[in-house]
Amino acid sequence: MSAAEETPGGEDMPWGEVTPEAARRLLVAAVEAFAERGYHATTTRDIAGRAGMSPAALYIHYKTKEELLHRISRIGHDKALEILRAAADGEGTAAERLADAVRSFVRWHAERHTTARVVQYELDALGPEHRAEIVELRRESEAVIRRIINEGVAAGEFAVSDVPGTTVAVLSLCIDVSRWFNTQGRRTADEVGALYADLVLRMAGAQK
Amino acid sequence: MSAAEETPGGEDMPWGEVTPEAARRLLVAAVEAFAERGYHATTTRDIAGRAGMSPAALYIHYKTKEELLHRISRIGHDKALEILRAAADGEGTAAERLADAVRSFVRWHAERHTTARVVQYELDALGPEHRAEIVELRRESEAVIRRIINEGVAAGEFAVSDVPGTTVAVLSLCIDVSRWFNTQGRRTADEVGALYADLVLRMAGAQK
DNA sequence: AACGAGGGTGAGCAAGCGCTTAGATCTTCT
DNA sequence: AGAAGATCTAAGCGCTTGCTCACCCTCGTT
Repeated sequence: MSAAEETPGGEDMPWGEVTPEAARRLLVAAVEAFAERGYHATTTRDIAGRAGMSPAALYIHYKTKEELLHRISRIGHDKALEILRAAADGEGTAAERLADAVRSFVRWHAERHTTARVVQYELDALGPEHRAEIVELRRESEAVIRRIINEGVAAGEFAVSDVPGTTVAVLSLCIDVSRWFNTQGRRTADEVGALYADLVLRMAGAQK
Repeated sequence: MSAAEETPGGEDMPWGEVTPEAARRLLVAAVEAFAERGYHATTTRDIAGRAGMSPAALYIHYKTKEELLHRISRIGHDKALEILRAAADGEGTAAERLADAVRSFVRWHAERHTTARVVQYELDALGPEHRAEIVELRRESEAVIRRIINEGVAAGEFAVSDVPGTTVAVLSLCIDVSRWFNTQGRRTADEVGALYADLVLRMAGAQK
């Protein structure tokens, strides 16, 4: 194990798990480019250029441009699911856990909206088998939220007539944050997270 | 005025305002292609092929591929804004008008989700001046919703602490329907519209 | 019958695309 | 010291892209 595989500044930095440093630089460059222009409008020359490398260097670390997108999408979805599960498996009432899940999920989509935009909106650019893998992760995310809502209804905390429909709406609301949020806007990620947690509790009919 | 400018089957058919029939066929083909694959992944050959024409025919009716996207985006935004205004300027309490606006806005995004997907998610593919024109239309849509919510708060019908934030959330929720809705899903456009109208009233803190 | 105008086509141009290859350079291990 | 392997580059291949151009039809008008 070489020293290059360790992350010097901490172990949960954004793309710390991408191990050769050049591969990480390329991946970060790709995230920026995909978020700005979209996958299809981004050229491999642009990605390599942003990473300060020649176009050919990309193909030492990634087989294709699509593999680069897949890596980004996979890591991003893993992180998003981890965030949801942490909140869902925590302590407290269903209302507290739902608010927690929405707050942290929204905060991630706002703070890391560049990544989230790629992760959430470039799904169709993936090849069929990679796409299927990611779709499965999304189904799991949906299941996490649905479970909390179901538990809240069972406990009499929530008044929801259509649980699957409300689940879709909650996730949809959170995900779309990455589309409109921008860092120099008038709202911080924390503020949006707090507002959305409140709105979602209202949607679930939670009593104050 | 030639007979070709009249719409034989009715006057508010989907793309009735696009006047030479060949231009309309090309535009409809472009909407389908853009919605399926995205603007940048769609080739002019593909559009022309779907319309049953040669690649060169496209350039008789449209200067560039981007102009085609602009026409689609412009007409779509005009329609969306018209729908919102019709509900906002209607009769009834603020709650009734908000529910009406959300119901019809969501129904449009669900029924015409192919168009809506292009209209809502391909904005960045437009050139700077066309983009600015469309962004202005969106600001007007936002103003319509914000006005209803403000009126509801003033009338004591709603309990909303952050009006601009809630406005963004409501619009965001509606727009995102076009991303996940599909026609052979288990929900009809009407059902989603009704569910979302209810959810939005809850977000606004409207009393039953 | 001749005409001009506009919608349509087949062929193709210049540019840019994803990706490959041959070789230079640097690092690591014996 | 020297071989082996990993990393990166310059050059460029084959292909596709958005778009153009010379030409052909099909018209309503004269």
